[in-house]
Order: sequence, then C-alpha cells, then structure tokens
Amino acid sequence: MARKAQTKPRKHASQTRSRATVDALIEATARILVKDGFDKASTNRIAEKAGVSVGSLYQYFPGKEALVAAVMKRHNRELMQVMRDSLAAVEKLPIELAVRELVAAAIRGHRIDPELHRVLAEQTPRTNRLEDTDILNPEAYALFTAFLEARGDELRVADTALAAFVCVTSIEALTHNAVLHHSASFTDETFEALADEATRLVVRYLR
Amino acid sequence: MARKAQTKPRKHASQTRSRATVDALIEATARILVKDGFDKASTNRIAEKAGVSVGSLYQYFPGKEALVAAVMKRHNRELMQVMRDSLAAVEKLPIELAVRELVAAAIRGHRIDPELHRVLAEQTPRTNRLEDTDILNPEAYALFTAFLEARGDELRVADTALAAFVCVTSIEALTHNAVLHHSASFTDETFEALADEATRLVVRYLR
Amino acid sequence: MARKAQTKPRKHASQTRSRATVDALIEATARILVKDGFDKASTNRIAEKAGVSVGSLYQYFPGKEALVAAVMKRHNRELMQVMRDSLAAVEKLPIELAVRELVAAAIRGHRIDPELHRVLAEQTPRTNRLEDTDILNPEAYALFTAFLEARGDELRVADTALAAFVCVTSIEALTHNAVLHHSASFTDETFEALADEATRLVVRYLR
Amino acid sequence: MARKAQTKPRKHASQTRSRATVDALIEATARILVKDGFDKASTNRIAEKAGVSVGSLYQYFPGKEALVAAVMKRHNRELMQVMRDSLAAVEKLPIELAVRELVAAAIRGHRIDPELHRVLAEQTPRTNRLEDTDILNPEAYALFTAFLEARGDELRVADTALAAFVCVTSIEALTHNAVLHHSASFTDETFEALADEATRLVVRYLR
DNA sequence: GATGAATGAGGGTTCATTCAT
DNA sequence: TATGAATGAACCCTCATTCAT
Repeated sequence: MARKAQTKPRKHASQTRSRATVDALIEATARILVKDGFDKASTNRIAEKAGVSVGSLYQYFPGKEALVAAVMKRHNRELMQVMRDSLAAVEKLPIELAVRELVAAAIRGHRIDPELHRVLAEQTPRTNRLEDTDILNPEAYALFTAFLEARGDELRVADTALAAFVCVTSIEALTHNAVLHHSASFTDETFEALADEATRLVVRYLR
Repeated sequence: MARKAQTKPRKHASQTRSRATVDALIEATARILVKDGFDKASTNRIAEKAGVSVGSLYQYFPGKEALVAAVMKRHNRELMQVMRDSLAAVEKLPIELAVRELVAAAIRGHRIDPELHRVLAEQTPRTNRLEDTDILNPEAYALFTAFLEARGDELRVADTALAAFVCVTSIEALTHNAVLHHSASFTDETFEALADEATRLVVRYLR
Repeated sequence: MARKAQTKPRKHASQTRSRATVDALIEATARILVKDGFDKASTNRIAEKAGVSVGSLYQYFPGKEALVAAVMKRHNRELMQVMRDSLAAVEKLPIELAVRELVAAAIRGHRIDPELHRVLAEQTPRTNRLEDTDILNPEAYALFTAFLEARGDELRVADTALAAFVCVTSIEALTHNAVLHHSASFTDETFEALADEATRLVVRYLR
Repeated sequence: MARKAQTKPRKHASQTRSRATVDALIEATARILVKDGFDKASTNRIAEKAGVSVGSLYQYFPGKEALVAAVMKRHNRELMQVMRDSLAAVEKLPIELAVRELVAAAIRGHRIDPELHRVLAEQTPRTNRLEDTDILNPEAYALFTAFLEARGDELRVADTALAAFVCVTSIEALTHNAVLHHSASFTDETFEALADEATRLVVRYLR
C-alpha cells in the first residue's frame, strides 16, 4: 500500500486574508489541472500561478494531494448543489417528469467544468476511497434513496438502496460518458435524445 | 496539449527469447501497477521485477506509457473475450435470459483481475482516447449494436446505436462499480440481486 | 539541426547569496572542464564540486550547455579585457611597436588559463555560432577595424574589414597554436621570436 | 586525465570483404557526424547505417573513438593530397604565383567536405594530440618547410621551421575561418579577394 | 506570517560494450 | 565470423518539501 497522503487542509483559515490565499491556491490548482494535467501540476507552479510562495502553500495545505482533494471537494460541492436543487424542485412532479429533470440536472452538473471533471475523473489517482474526495459522492445515493422512499407507492421497488444504486450509477455513467467522451457526436439535440432514453431507462425500471 | 507519448511497442518480437522478455515486462508492469499504483511504477522497478535490465525494457518499449498501454491492451483483450464468448452463447436465447447472461459475463469480466482493472480505470492517465488502449473499447458498442439489430422484431428500439450506448454504458458502470467500489457490501448473493436488477433495467428499457 | 539548447542563465541572481552560488557553479564547471574534459563534466559532478545541490544548479542554469556558455563568456571577457587594454595603450605608438604589443597581449591573453582555453576551443561543441559565446568574439574584429581606421594614412589598406579579418585571424591562430599546441617547443625566448615574426607578418601586410 | 581511448583499428583488414565493411563503417560514421553531430553518433546507429551489426563494428574498431579517428585520418589524407599535389605543381612557379596557388588549394581542401570538416574541427574532442589524428597535421609543416628551403635564395628567411609555422598556421586559419564561419558573407568573388590578401600576407612576410 | 533558495532522492532514458548463439 | 539481445552505469533533470531569513 502506498503511504497514506495527508489530504486535510492544515488550518481552517478563518481570516479573510487566509481565505483569499486558500481560494487562490485551489483555483490555481484547478486551472493548472485543466491546462496541463495532473502530472505537470507541481506545487511550485501552483504557488506561482496563485501569486503566492511555495512556503505559503505549505502553510495551508500539507501537500499536493490535499490541494487536489480540495479542488475535488469544491467541484463536487458545486455538482451536488445542482443535484440537490433539482431534487428539491421535482418533489411534486410526476415520476416521469421528475426523472427527466434529474437527468437534465446531471447533464448540467457535468457541464459546469467538463475539462476539470475529466481530469479529476481520469488522471487523478484516487486516494482514500469512499471519502468525500470521490467523484461520485455517497450523498448522491442518499438523496436518491430518499427520493425513492418518498414515492414508495408510485413505484415497485423491493430494495430501495439497491434501486438507488442502479439509478444513480446509470444516470451518472450515461451523462458522464456523453459529456466527456462523446461530445463530438453529441449535439444539443442528441443530448435531448439521450435525456429521453435515460428517463425511459430509469422510469421503466422503477415502475 | 501535452506531448503525445509513444505507446506502440518498438519491435514485434516474434522470436521466443524476445517474446519471453516482452511478456515478463508486461506481467511485471501489471503486478507493480496493482501492488504500488501507477505513480510508483518506474521503468527501473519494472525492469528489475521482470528480471531484465532497463536497457532491454527500452529495446522493446519506448517508455513507461507504452508498457502501461500494453497492459491495458492485454487486459482488455481478456475482458472482451469473455464478452464475445458470452454474446455468441446467448444468440438463441430469449432476450431476458440473454441479457441476464451478458450481465453475468460483464461481472465475470470485471472479476478477472479486479485490482488491475481498478488501477487501469482510476489511476492511469488516459492518453490517446478512443484508441484500443481504452478501458471501454468501441468493440463493445459494436458488438451490442449487432446484438440489438439481430433482435429487431423482439424489441422496440428507434435508434440502435443510441440504445447500445445506453445499455453498454449502464451495464459497464453497474458491474464496474459493484465489483470495484462496493465489494465490501456485495456478497455473491447480492451480485445475483444486482444481476437481476441490471437485467430488469435493460430488458424493460429495450422492450 | 539539433534542438537548440538553452544557453541563457535562468535568473539574473542579483542577491549576494545567489551570486555566490552562480559563481561557484561557473568556477566548478571551469575546473572540471580543465581536469576531466567536456564529456566528463556532468551536471551532478559540477554541482558537487561547487558544493551545491543539483537542484540549485538547475535553478540558475537551464542545463549543462548554459554552464559551459557562462564559462566561455567569463573567459572571453577576461581575454577581451586584455586586448582592450592593450589597444588603448598602443593608441599613440608607431604601427610597428603597436602591433608588437598587440601580439604580446594576444599571447598574454591565451596564457590566462591555457588549459581552459584549450578545452573551450577544442572539446566544446560550439552552439549558437556568432553569438558572444564564441571563442573568437566579433568584438575583436570590430576593435581591430577601428584600430586600422584610426591609422588610415599610415597604411595601405583597401578593404578595412577584410584586412581586420586577415590580421585578427592570423594573430589569433599563431598565438593560439603556439600557446596550446607547441608549448613544448616554445620557450619564453621562442615566444619572443614568434612575436617578432607575427609583427613582421602583420606590419608588412598592412603597409 | 581521461582514460586513453584506443584509436587504432583492430585488424589490418586485408581481405576484400573486411575492407568493404571497414569502409562502410567509416563512411557511415562520417555521414552521421555530418548529419547529427558527434554527440548523436552512437555506435549502434553507425553500425546500422553501415548495414553491419554492432558486434562486427567492434571486430574492426576497438570503440567509437577509433572510428572517429579513422574518419579524421581519411579526411586529412584527402586534404593533404590536395596540398601535396598543389605543392608539386607550383615547384617551378615564381613565389607570388606559387603562394597564390597554395592558398587556392587550401581553400579547395577545406571545401572538400566543409560540414565534415567543421564537425571534426569543432565538435570532436581531440584526443592523442600531436598524433596524426589531428586536423592540422605535422606533414603540412614539413612540406612547407621543404618548399621554403627549396627557395632559400629567393627569400629572406632566418628560421625556416618558424617561418613554415607562421605561414601554414595563417593560411590554414584564414581559409578555415573563411570557409566555415563566414561562408554567408563570402561569395566566390570574395574568396578571390581573400586569396589575394592571404598571398600578399605570406609573400611580403617571406620576402 | 511569508518568502523562495536550497535540497537530493529518484525518475526516465541512452549508449558503449559484451557474449551467447 | 557475424549477430543483435542484453547489460547497467551514468546522464540529465524535476519536484515535493524544508527552513533560514
């Protein structure tokens, strides 16, 4: 097993000044990740781009891994916010429309910063699996489980957790693949078609 | 864009001696990838583990990337063989049983060498997307498209290619996630359950 | 064309600390060049001899070539200073005495560090010809051209630039060869004789 | 001191077959030297270009240095042949015309293969100084000394050896510099002018 | 706190040379 | 004799991290 790299920020950075530095570092990391990939993202380059000295970087983050983890966390927070909002919005809608909107939200989420998403998904060695540094965060399962439970009588689901796993995984994979690997062949129109298909897939499964 | 790393083997190595060296190198790469992860897989360590000098390594592979690509190719070949065999076997079966077997095959495929599969999927910077060094090979889509076309009248599919994308992506994601991320909570029994769910998902979608 | 190796120092190193490091590196390079030749002058050995880490070396110089270029530059500066001083000193002298002194200065210049001069001249792959990293610096031609022009009426020179080329090249070659290749057969006495001959060669040519 | 590399060919290669191999190796070395420079001239590449195995290369030459030495030797032989022919041809000519022709011959000599000449002169670490692997070979001095002695009464030369040194060194330097460093600014016409100047330089000196 | 010069282990890669076939 | 696969020391260079200022 590789040594377990520290991924927690060193301080909580409550002061405004510190917060600005931390933000600049995270932002710089994200930009370099996108522009040059994980391998070329050295701490010195990140510090430079952030307009900060390497020394300061290490004052706020215990190492490179922590920086990348922070980027992931920030990205996931944004992505999950989209999903949370969407789930709240569809609460009263019939299942078909609800799922349709959730799929659309997933696509929107993956399109927030597709290049960053790709680097995080494809080039970044995942450490500390199952922690909140993961791309697909346990929260998604929990939220969808709740969504399913709230509609228990509308659906025919034996094992809610299992069904949530199936739906979340499928929707994530479809939108992820569509946005990241097939954008060449996917126009706005075909995204519509994909959303239709994904909806059909999930709704028929649940009913 | 980063410089395009050479990923093609340098010689074809038809002679027995050479072939043995090449195999040893690929095998050593795979083992190190599993044991220590992509970052720790240095050419010197690979050569050492293969019982070969670094010089020989570079006689057969232009660099680390090519070695990893070879490992991916080999792994994909094995995985795809399982799928190809499975597809051949289910040709005459009714759709429900056919899909059930395909899902089972996908699980078997992901279980050939789950740890290697994980490293290749999660830690290995993907270069040359869309080439046969990819984890999810275009062949899978092609095979499944043919499978769908052969059953045209049994199903209600408007866009076969799109349907193939939806099914292959979903099955892959479900089996992949189940095998790699949730093995702790997945027993043989729950794999059965998952296979049932995946089958239901796909069959209902297609019908 | 081979890739154009970077020969410019990375930083200007104005601070005292940095300056000391840079000097130590240049000095170490010169000493190793003399003692072991160009091929054996590796960056690691240079850094070690300079009492500095390789990392620091690369902080100030982009590579081996730049180090050697810096040594050349320093050596040329010293050599040219001798010539400049000499030219200033002979301004009022009759041509015969003036040339005699210039030749003597050229010999002194080649004797500053003959072994270093030899390595730079004979073992060091010349890159970026015509730049100031050259052994025989364009400045020499310019200075001598000015010298000739100032004495226009004393001499019979049609093409001053051409005459400067002839004189500078000859004097350089004679002193260079004498100092570097034939020191065995050249005593102080014979250096006198050589200076006489070189003077005769140049003066008769110019008159 | 660097280790003294073996520079003598291993066999005398009397058989035709061997001779052809040796020639192919020398020729390949020369071509690679010109095309890629000394540093890129590896024994493997040389052997490959010569259509011979590395093993065979080492059967005929003890190492890389010996190969380069052989190239130098061949190049010098050609160059000296031009000079020898020229000296024979001018035997009866008055000194002015004789020197003019010798200078022209020197230029022709440097133009046989200027690029090879440059690499040998500038990039090739000279080992075994004073041996016949040198660019400027002692034979030149000897020949010119004889030339001067044969014209003793025509000239006013005190020390013939010294005068030969002065003349040979100057002519070599002028033609070498003109051909190799200033070809851009030297047209055929200016080569004429240079030959005139060199002749004037030498003849006035000798008379 | 902030800085950035310094560190040095370790990575990828080359190439002169050998030797079993 | 010829071959060319194999060797491995040595090279150039990067980068996460530290610490004196």
